[in-house]
Amino acid sequence: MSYNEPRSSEQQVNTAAVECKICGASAKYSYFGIISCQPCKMFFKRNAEQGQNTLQCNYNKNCEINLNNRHVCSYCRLQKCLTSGMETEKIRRSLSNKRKRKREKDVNEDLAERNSMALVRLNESKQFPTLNLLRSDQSTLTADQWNLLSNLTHCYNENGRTTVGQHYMQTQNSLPIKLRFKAAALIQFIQTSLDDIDMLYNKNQDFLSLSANDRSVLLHMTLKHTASLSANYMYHQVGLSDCIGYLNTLASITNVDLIPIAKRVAERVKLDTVVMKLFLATLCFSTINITVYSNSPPLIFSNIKQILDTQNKYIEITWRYILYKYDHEQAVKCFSDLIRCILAIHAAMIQVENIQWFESHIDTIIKQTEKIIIVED
Amino acid sequence: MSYNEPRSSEQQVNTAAVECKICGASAKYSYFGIISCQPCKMFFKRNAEQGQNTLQCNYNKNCEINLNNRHVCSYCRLQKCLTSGMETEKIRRSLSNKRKRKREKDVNEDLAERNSMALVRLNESKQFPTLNLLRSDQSTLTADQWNLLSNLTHCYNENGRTTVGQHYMQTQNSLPIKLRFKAAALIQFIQTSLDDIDMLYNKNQDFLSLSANDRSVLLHMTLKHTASLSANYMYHQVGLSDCIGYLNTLASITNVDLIPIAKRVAERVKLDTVVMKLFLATLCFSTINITVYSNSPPLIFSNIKQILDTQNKYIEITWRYILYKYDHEQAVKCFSDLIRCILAIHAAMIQVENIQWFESHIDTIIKQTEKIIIVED
DNA sequence: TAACAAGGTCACTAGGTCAG
DNA sequence: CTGACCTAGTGACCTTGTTA
Ligand SMILES: [Zn+2]
Ligand SMILES: [Zn+2]
Ligand SMILES: [Zn+2]
Ligand SMILES: [Zn+2]
Repeated sequence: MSYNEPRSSEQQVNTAAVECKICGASAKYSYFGIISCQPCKMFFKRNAEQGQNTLQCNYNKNCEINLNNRHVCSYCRLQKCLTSGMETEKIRRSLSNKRKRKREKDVNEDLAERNSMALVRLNESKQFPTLNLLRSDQSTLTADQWNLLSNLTHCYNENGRTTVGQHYMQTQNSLPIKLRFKAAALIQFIQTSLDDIDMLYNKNQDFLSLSANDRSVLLHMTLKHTASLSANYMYHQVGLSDCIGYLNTLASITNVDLIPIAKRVAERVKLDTVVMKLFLATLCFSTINITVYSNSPPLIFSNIKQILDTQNKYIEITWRYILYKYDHEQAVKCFSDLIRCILAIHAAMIQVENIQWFESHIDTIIKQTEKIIIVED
Repeated sequence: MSYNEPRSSEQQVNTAAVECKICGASAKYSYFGIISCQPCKMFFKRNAEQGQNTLQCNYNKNCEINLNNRHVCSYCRLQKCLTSGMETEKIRRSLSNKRKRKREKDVNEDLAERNSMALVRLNESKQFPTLNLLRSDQSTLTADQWNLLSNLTHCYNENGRTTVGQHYMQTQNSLPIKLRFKAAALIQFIQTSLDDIDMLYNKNQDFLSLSANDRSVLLHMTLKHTASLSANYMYHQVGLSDCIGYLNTLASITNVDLIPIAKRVAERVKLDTVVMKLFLATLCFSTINITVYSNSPPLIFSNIKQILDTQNKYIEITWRYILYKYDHEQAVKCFSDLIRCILAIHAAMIQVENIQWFESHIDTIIKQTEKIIIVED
């Protein structure tokens, strides 16, 4: 879904150039979600982030966009990009520092300037003492935060697991109804869908910079939750969560009480991908699973402050992002869904407490991930 | 063809300066369709629109144009521009004074301005400026929901514990610094401050309507969390959380790793009382504490759907209330504080896992509360 | 390996300013 | 009115990373 989304399965190798959905120029590949020409790709990349605030239409906000007039109204060009289906989420922040340096300098100067302006105004007029609190400086992400957000959302690539999920769905749907969602195959599938969660940890720089002990403790505490949540996110995306057959088999291989909770997780997991990934990253730095296995290492952190600071940093980015992206009502709903999500995933974890095939597979993944991390050290 | 078409594919990077097609001056790039010098570009831009009507030739309309005499006859210069291939269509009407793109600074100032306006109106009429937009049917509470909200916030009366807290603070502050926050007294105080949490459960109609088994399981699962959170809320209100002496003694009677977490909880409980109470009520119906004591009852719910529905109901009221009360940014911050709160309280509970005086007191409260509930049955 | 889709660079071309 | 010099946006071409 994210980085590269080469031809979908039925589509053949692209030889014939088609039209750019934005301007009609000849186009060959899809960028940020839709078939578009290079120019429109670059335009979107450059303007998607801030353009929505800064661009203006000099006419009626309904300018037609074509190859020849696409330069005339940037506002309407951007609108067309968005309505045609280009997704901001697919833009990554710059990974190199060359340009960033310059930008950062500018931003800092800007901030300094803005701050001094704010001070002047405060001194001039005391009647709006809360002006600073409300200023939008606070509510936008800094360049560093955009970078971190980009890294967090892209280091955890869900393409693999989504493909596995789609394949499973196709296989099941091609079977006669009676034969769908057999227990053994479902267990196998669920286990597979949990597998690549190690990425979430071993590609996260903040996680890698923790002490070996803390990484190990966090893995033991959180991996069951993160793996389950991200698997359920995928189940929802491929439509598995809605299959009665799936829920029935799930009840038989786990616990009938898990079903309402699984439904609940599925309902709440309809979050935007970016928010979900930020949330998964936050969970990695949370001390949530307090079940103590007798054979697990002692759950004592060597530097708990570092963990809390990271968690805090991620939550701040999450809310700044939500603030940036959504309007009032959507934002509040999004956050309450996150809270429901935390509570639901906790509830689910209790119900699977004694399911051997699940717990032992999680254990295996934890051990494998620990090995990978040690090797990478 | 259009705006910028740098070097066509076969054309190499332009290094050698060529001649302006109009005046023969050295030129490097093409403007409005033909290779021309800057001056001729500017001339065309300025005169193409009106010049054809206003300019006149004082000679024979066939003046030669070169680098030296190009100023002499504007009429013929413009004619040469047109006949050489400059296109009026490539001039973009700039709409004179209107800035094409708002600068970021301007946007921020606009926002600040809007915010300050909002403040004015808030003071005038206690209403949000965007009231109409936001007051969709979805975002307001129904009469039933207002009732429930009122019940939830009033059944759990914090006056008692706040008084105890204030009394403790006064006592401590009247002592010499060296004698403040002695361990034994602090333990006593903390235990007392946990005591009246039973109200949260046994005055809640939704809780009382659960089966005896489910009430018992929920008590065991959640009481430690709710009691700690509500105690810490009070500590924050009376100013205890900010006392260095308190934090130092707390470290000595619990665990030094608890301190950063305790600070974190204190930072995040700066929530409005209503939200905090709704959140505490929500926690009562959450399956969060999965530590299994050997002597505790089996953690199996008889009707998990009822519990989840209640939790859901409370969260919905919470977000509707937040939506009703706060503006966009405040609302999002409030919710992210709630999430931080959940994670922080979890983290804190791990740190106190083996603190005897705490765990055993919690056990006592659980048993007492169970008794009260049975008597009320 | 080839196809695809992210990222980046910099030559190029609009528009604007201000001293002359 | 002119033109030297400026900013900012554009897109052809390139590099890098991922997947089939
Ligand atoms: Zn296009
Ligand atoms: Zn327009
Ligand atoms: Zn010329
Ligand atoms: Zn003439």
